[in-house]
Amino acid sequence: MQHDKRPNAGPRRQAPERAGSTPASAAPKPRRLKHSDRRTALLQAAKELSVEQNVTIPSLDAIIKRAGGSRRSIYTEFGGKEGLRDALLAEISGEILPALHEGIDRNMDLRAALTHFARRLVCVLMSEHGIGMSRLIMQDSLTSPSRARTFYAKGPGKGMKLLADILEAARGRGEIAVRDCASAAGCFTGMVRGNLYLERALRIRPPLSEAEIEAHIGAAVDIFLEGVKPR
Amino acid sequence: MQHDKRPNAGPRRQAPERAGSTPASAAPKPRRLKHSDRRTALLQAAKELSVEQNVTIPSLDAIIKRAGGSRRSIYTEFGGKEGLRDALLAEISGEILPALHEGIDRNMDLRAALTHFARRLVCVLMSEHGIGMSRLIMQDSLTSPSRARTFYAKGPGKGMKLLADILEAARGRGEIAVRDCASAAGCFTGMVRGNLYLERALRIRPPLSEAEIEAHIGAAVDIFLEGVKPR
DNA sequence: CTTTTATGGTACTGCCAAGTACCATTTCCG
DNA sequence: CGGAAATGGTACTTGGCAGTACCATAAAAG
Repeated sequence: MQHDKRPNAGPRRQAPERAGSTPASAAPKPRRLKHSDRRTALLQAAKELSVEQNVTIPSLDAIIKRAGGSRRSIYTEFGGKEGLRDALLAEISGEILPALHEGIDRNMDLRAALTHFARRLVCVLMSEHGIGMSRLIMQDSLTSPSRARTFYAKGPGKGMKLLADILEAARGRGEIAVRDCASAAGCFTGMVRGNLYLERALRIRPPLSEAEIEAHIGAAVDIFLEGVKPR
Repeated sequence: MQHDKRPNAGPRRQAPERAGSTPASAAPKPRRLKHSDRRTALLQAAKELSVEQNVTIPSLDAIIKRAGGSRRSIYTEFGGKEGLRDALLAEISGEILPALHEGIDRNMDLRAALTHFARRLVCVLMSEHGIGMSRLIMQDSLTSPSRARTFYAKGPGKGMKLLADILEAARGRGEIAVRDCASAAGCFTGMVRGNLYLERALRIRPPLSEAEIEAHIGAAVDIFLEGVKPR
């Protein structure tokens, strides 16, 4: 063992081929990246590993191998693994959570708004990306409650508030009759998730087809609207 | 380093206090456990660590420290870590999943059956135990899809089937009008989970009070029954 | 009481990953 | 062009954990 037994001695690798002053004719040599580019590359690699490839917690080695650069980059840029995961979650959140609320405002026709909302939710949540993200945040919520809070506020919490506002407006117009719009919003989003999310997360069922999605959200909207109709 | 440098030499610990023939007067000496008792103790320790203390993946050392016994016990009993996790999931499933379906049959009054079902679901799923179990299976589903399948079949899948049967019976009596009872069952369970499960899992909200639970499932049952009523 | 068997305890090995140090090289700036 | 600062690459250290080996002891068998 003991590898080498030279604690702080000279170079371990003596200048690998230094042919003069860097051959400018050798074209495809990947240039060194700038600060911001390196940050982007690292986050991209971490995202691919953790979300798209469903790796629970990617190792720094794996991230570096994919992104290039060195461990030093991670420490100067993010301050360590925890910092990287903070940045990673922020990145993912910022990327896919806004898609939840796109193109919805509280003046739309209620059925149209609910259908639109449901479609967004299903597409985001049931995708590989969405499931990976859920797994990520479920894990992190153990070690870093603040991270979970931030995530919730930016995504699900915001969506719930938006939906509650929509319901509130509809109630103001007399289209629905519910006691608590926030509670009703929770019921609706839950119904949209239904049992499908669990089945997807546990890999019980393959990705949903367009037709399946439309059938499901159509049924959910029908039940909900009929259920909250004034009588 | 190198600790000792005696690969296969004599004893590392020379007979710690052997006072004659074991003093029978020293009372609280924990006796050695039998096979089945050891198994139980190991599973119990693993359960406490993984579910109740929310440790994602307890180490064998941690399990041993809590349960007593030796690493050897785990290998002779479960064949290794994976075997232990198999047994752990089976143990937990067998313990809390039956509570999901207790005291429900398809001849009950529909509202009563739904309310009962919802109450069971909320109590099981929102408890610390339930959340810990969810986390466990979500993790394992990555490395062992078959484990996830087994779990689903014993718990959520069974519940869904039961609920679908109940709805089918009600439809036969003309109490409700839905196209697909299985889909409607998914909608109902989703509505019961609502947004509460996510809030609980991410520790956004403290455990629910009895009143909150009753209010929530009351609202969900009302919306659902009204939504599927024949018209 | 003696022999056999199985269990408890612990040391040890090997592996993997986080974090640190350092050199070589590249880029930036005067 | 020439030096300073930053970056890429790699080795190294440390720590945790799964898995294995082995001894001593407790229970069981004779």
